Amino acid sequence: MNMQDISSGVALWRQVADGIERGIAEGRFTAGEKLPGEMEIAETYRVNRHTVRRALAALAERGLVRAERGSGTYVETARLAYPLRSRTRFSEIVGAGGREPRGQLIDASEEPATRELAQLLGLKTGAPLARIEALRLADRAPVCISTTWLSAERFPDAGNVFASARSMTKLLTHYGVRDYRRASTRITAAIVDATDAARLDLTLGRPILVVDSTDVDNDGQPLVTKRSRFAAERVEFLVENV
Amino acid sequence: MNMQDISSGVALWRQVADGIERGIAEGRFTAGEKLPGEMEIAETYRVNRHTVRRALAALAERGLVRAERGSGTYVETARLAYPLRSRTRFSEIVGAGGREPRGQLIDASEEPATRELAQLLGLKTGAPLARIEALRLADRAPVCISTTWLSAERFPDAGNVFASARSMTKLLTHYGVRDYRRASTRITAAIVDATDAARLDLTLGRPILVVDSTDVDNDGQPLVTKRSRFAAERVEFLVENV
DNA sequence: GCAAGTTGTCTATTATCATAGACAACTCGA
DNA sequence: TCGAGTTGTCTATGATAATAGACAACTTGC
Repeated sequence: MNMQDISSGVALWRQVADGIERGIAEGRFTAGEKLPGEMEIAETYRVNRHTVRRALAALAERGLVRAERGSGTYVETARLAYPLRSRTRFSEIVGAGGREPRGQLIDASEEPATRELAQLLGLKTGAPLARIEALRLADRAPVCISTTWLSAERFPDAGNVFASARSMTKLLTHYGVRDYRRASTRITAAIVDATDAARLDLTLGRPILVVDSTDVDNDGQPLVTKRSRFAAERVEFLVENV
Repeated sequence: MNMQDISSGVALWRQVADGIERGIAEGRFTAGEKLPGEMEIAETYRVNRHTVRRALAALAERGLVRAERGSGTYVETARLAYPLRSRTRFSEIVGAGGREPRGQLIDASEEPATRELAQLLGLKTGAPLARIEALRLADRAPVCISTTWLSAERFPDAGNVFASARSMTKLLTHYGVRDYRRASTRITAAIVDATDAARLDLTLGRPILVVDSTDVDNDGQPLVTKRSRFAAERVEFLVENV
């Protein structure tokens, strides 16, 4: 095979879409802002206008931009402002931003508590834990993946309950937990791994925010502990002094 | 446009090539080792054999693998063993590995010395510096990009000299520097940025090794200072105790 | 109202991607 | 020497990507 003419293997429209998305992620285009016209984008990337339309269609499909006929194409997504306080509820935070929160079960299983998890949950090492892996979205945009651990004895069949409730708050309500609060939150950053990248619709190498948190009931009894991985470009944490 | 049928925008052969390359980078296939047959790879990725051949051709073009008719396809590249010692010459190190060193000027310009650069080079802040951006390859594989700064007064027209010499050693010889040695080396790691990724033929998000180094002449006088970004998967540094 | 500029939709053409099958050319071990 | 297994090359076909042009539908500002 003559390799002179080999291409990059990445479709042009995808390169354009990635470029625009990076522009949004890096803040060159902000929420509500009008993108350059299709013709102008086409000139910038030196591609046909139809190729640009394909790129924009892909972005619109994911809810990142919205086209208005006769007017222009606008950046749809603001970074989700995510306040960190003692009463932190994903669904409430997303809803407050006028967006529709969604939860989606990826996987549920049982596993014995490691020493670390046991300590966080106030259980003994080796105690049976339910492990729930869930994807959380705002409108159609994946925001974070969380791995949640909770006592399998106190919350039997938690995986199936979450699968139908699609919300950690509702799951806890199902077991009679009327209220709970955030006891601890720890934030770090990392590079997304391949699995999470696919689920969060991120390209490899993008940064993620890793949040380890534990929720307790009103008596201070640990209920659940989580490790959440947020698409850094779609969220900003607001630390509020309580 | 119906977005039901939108593809990933990344060609199948590219996905296969990336997969195999990752296998090499992560050590699942080591240098000299025979890859699975084209049919077997095709089954693994569930694609046509011709698609696999396209992927292998792309890898062969970059010198990562070598096909032997009737026998198999073999991993060609070992990681470049890069010893760090006081006499560190890219061309010598690559040549010692039986590979052909190449240098390629990307950009040359002049800029005033920042405080930091001035200190490294023993100059005053604001002194005119030549800034040379170069790509270095072993055979056809890009190994590193270095940004080199040196005094524009002591080395006038350094950019053009490098462009024809294609080697920092030859450039220095041109100005009468008979010998030089590495005075300091500092190594860190990072994620490749978009510009370097394209030049190093890396996918975004891959790790790079960042090496800041300063070379001095036999009198200990600083000559050049560099920041080199190595494709982490193509090189391994060997620190030698002197 | 109108003109300029925008997105939406249609047809058409060419190049590339991916699959499929067949067979040649070659290597290697039994 | 032979046969199994490998890569190399050819033809062929359908799907997808990308370009090109034209015009409709719509928004905005003058």
